[in-house]
Amino acid sequence: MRAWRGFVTTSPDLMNAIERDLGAFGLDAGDYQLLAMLSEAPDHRLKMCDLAETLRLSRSGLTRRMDGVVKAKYVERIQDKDDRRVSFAHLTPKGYMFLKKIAPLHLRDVRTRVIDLLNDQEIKALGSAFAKINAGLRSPD
Amino acid sequence: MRAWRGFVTTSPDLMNAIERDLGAFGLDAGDYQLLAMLSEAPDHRLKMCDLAETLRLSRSGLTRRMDGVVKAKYVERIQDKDDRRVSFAHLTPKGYMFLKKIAPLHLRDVRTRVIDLLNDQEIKALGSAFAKINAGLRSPD
DNA sequence: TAAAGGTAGTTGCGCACGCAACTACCTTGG
DNA sequence: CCAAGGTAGTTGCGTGCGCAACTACCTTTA
Repeated sequence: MRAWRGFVTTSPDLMNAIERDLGAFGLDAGDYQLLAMLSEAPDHRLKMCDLAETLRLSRSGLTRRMDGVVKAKYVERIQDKDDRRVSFAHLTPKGYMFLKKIAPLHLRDVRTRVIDLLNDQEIKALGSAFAKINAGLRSPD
Repeated sequence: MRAWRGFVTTSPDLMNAIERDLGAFGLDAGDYQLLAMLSEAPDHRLKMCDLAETLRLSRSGLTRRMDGVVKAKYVERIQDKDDRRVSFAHLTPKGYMFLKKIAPLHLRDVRTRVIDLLNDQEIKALGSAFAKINAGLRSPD
C-alpha cells in the first residue's frame, strides 16, 4: 500500500521534473518519445497507427502531435504506395541529429533523478515489477 | 534502463486501467484522490491551497475540479472566519458515504492490477524506490 | 498607519488529449 | 464484380489542465 501511494504521488512529480528538464532543450516529453521511437525503428519510419499505440496516444492525438514535429522539420509524413490509407512518420536527418544531441542530456537527467538514487536490487525489482504489471494489463483485461 | 522503459510505458497504461475501473463507479481518478485526501484529513477538511499541493494540481486546476464534486454534493466550500482569503474543502456526509462505498472496490482493483502480481521483495523495493526518488525531487531541484 | 509586497482563490486563454463522426481506401463474401 | 464491412488518418467538439492576470485580503515596514 505504501508502494502504491508512493507510485501515485511520486510518478507525476517525476514526470513533471523530467518534462521540465526536456523543456530546456525546447521540446516536451511527448515529442521526445515520438522522436525516440522513430529513431529505433527500421528505416526511421513507422506506420502512424503503430506509432500511436507505442506512444499510448489515440489516432487523433498522434495526428495533432505530428503537426508539431512536422512543422519543426523533425519528422515528415510519407504516403504508402501499396495501401493508400496508411501514412508513415519518417524521422528527417535534422530530427535525427537533434535527437542524437539531446538524448544523452535527457538520459543524464533520468539517471540523476532515478537510476543513481537506487541500488541494483531496487532497479531490478522495478524492472520486473513493471513487466509483470504490464503483462497483467494485457492478458485478462 | 529497462526499469525506466517499463515505468514510462507501463504507468500510463496502468493509470488508464485504474481510471476505467473507477469510471464504473461514476468518477475519475482525480475526484477519487480529492475525496480520499479529504477523508484522511482532520475534520474532513483541508485548505484549498494544501489540497492542491497534495493532489499535484495548480490552484486553478483545483478550483475547476472542486466545481465538479461540489455540484455532486460530495464536497462543500467553507470560508475561513479568521483569514478571509482562505477557503476549505469539506467532505460532506454524502461524500464520505460514497467514498466508503467505493474505496474497497477501488483498492480491490489496485490489488488485482498491481499488488497481487508482485512478490514481497518487489513491493518493498517499489516503496523504497519511490521514497528515494521523491526525496531526490524535493531536496536539490 | 499608510504603502508595498505577499498570499488565496478565481477567471481568461491556450494546449493536448479522447471520442465520435467523417472520408478515403482496402477486403471479403455472395 | 459489387456491396457490406473493416481500417487509417483527419476533423469537430468537449474536457481537464497550467500559466498569467486579476481581486480580495493579510502582513510587514518605515
